[in-house]
Amino acid sequence: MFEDNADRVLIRVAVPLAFSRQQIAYDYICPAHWAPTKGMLIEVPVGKRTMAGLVLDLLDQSDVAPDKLKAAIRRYDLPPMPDGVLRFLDKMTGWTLTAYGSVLRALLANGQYMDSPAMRRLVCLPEESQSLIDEKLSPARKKLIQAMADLPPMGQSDLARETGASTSLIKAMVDAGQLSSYAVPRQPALPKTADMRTDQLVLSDDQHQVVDGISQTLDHFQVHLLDGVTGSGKTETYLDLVRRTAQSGKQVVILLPEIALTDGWLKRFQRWFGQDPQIWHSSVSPARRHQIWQAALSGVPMVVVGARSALFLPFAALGLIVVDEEHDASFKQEDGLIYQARDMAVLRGSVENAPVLLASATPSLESWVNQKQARYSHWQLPGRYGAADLPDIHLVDMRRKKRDFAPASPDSTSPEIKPNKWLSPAIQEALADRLIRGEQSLLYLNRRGYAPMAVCGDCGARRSCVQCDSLLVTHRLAGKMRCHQCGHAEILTLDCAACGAEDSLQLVGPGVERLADEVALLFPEARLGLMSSDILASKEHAQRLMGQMMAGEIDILIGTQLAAKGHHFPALTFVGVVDADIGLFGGDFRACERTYQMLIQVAGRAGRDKSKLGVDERGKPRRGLALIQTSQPDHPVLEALCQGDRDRFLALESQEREKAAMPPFGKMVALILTARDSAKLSAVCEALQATRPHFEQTQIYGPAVAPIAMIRGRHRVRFLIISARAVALQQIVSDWLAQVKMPATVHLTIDVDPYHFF
DNA sequence: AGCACGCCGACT
DNA sequence: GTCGGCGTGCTC
Repeated sequence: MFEDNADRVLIRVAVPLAFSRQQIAYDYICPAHWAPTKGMLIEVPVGKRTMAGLVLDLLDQSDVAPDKLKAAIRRYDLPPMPDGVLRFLDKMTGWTLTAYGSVLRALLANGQYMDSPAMRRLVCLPEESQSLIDEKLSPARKKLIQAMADLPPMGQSDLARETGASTSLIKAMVDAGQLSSYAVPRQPALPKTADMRTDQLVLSDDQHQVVDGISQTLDHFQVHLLDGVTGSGKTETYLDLVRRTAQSGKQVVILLPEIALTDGWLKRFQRWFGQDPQIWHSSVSPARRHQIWQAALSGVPMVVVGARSALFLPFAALGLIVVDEEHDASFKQEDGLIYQARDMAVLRGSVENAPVLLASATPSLESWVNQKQARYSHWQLPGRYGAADLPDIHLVDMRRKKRDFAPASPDSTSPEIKPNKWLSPAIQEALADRLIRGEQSLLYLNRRGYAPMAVCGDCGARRSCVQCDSLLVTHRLAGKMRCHQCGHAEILTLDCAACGAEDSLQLVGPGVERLADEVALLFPEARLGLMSSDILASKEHAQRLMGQMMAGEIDILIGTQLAAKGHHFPALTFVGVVDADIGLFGGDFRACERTYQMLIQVAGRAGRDKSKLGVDERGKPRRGLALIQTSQPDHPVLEALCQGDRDRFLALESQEREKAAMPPFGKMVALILTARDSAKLSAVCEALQATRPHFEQTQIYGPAVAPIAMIRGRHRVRFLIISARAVALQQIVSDWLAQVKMPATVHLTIDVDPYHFF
């Protein structure tokens, strides 16, 4: 067909478009002298646009009609994507059941880093400038040459500003050879890992033992769980392994939860190694990211630290992956590409044959079970603070105490808020005690805003979102009522939208804002800090609050979440968990685990610093205190926590999961279908029902109307598929879906190993 | 995902 | 009469 075009070849190219789970590539023709190979990056036309594509194959012939075949536009001057990256692409696509093009898009970063990094031309004096002075030159030119004698090379416009010469004169002199110019990258070069300082990092014997053990296996894939409380030196331990790997000429990537990539972490790296790592982050300049991306693909030895997205860098010589705070739920990406970065890190390690290090003080149940079943090796760093140094943890039984408080029924919204409402006398007493002693307290309540519900006292209608089925949360500080589902916000009003009654809405239940009001009423003299994910949108805010906490400028910190992991609050001696029931008994099987992680992270923070706190009246070292308000004081999880017995908790909880065949003992896939048109949605559900597969050890639940049945004006329905661990669940699901054709108006999201169940 | 084509309501 | 709403289909 192309016999008269012997210099052209057919190639199959994957394009970063997310439109199909099936078709992953298009065919193109390209000049033979490009010598296309698998993995080569080229630019291709797709419809009206052009984009970066990935050569998957060389073809002898194509099924596509010849007149439809388009020519590739150009090849990028880059090394081909390494095999490890291609395998990662395949495996991740298969695991997450997302379109190949979606994962490819993450990997190609919209093609924005493919061309050569922008260069800057610097102007300087030529070697023979001395002899030029004697030549016949205009006064302006001689003046410029003299002025440049004391100046470093610089860009044309900078030079013009410094010397008063015009840019046209400079340009003319460069053209005439009277000045030299050369190109430099716009960013300073990446530091060479070979120059990492090695003398600063001094390890303890325990740390040495772990480093020695793990470094036996640094040349192949193996997952290591590095387990140790805050302060046990986990970071230093893995950093030493990072250094060894980097200095051997390999690349290293360290994944951290966004919130943990603080100045503190970077300063530690800088202190030990005398240089900075490559930071991969949305706030890093595009020019620098460009440089890092290309260096990764070129196999330049480097240490990259970043959030989830750093996992998609095209490393050609990956030697080690570290996931710090591996239990952190923020590694689960929920929007756009849905994946669990910790699991994908393990996947990437396996296809690159590189070791993976998971570090945490509160390991995820998944990692814990993998370690128990010897899939992961387990390294424990004894803490400077043993179990005996954990705070005293006590439960406050809210059932008996209930009558001491106002009932949890609708209450007045008038400005006077009755104190003694959400906080038990025990917590109040503890707070008062810390205030007297000048120590700090933390109150934890995982509910943003002022009140989670607004009910009309006249007609009983609850204020809910116009485009979702969820309740509007009152945010008094912002003067808004917000839908936490879709972000829809209305001006705060107490008039009922349903019956029109004025000032009739009653606010039910506490959020952190309301809790802060109560604390302010109880302790008007206390300095309060409010740490809520919606108030603290920016990392800077969170860090400022942490700074105030460290400096002792806050007496009582009230928060929905624990920002700034790894901070030591020397004067923090009391933690109150306002409602442990919220986390424990939802429909979410991971809720217990999150409660345990939060409590241990918080507990590890209370009364840690013995030097400052000294001893109590009886000469005993003062211990921190944690009080947990619950209506389920017999719950084994809470019992295990009270005993400060982390391992027993993990054992109990994994038994529970195994009994219930829940992850990590079972596999789970959620299908979420949404559509504006409910009839179309039902039609798809019926088609899915009709083709529903039947396999051993596999159950399909649904279609259920999702608990929040409508979001942003779209109807939602969900299927949940649960199977035993050994079942090839992804295969079953993709075979099933292949039988049902989706109308364009029905949107399907597949969440493998879902974390959210609303 | 974009982008165009195409078929029905309110307007310069 | 048209402008423009978004449902539908296509991209080598």
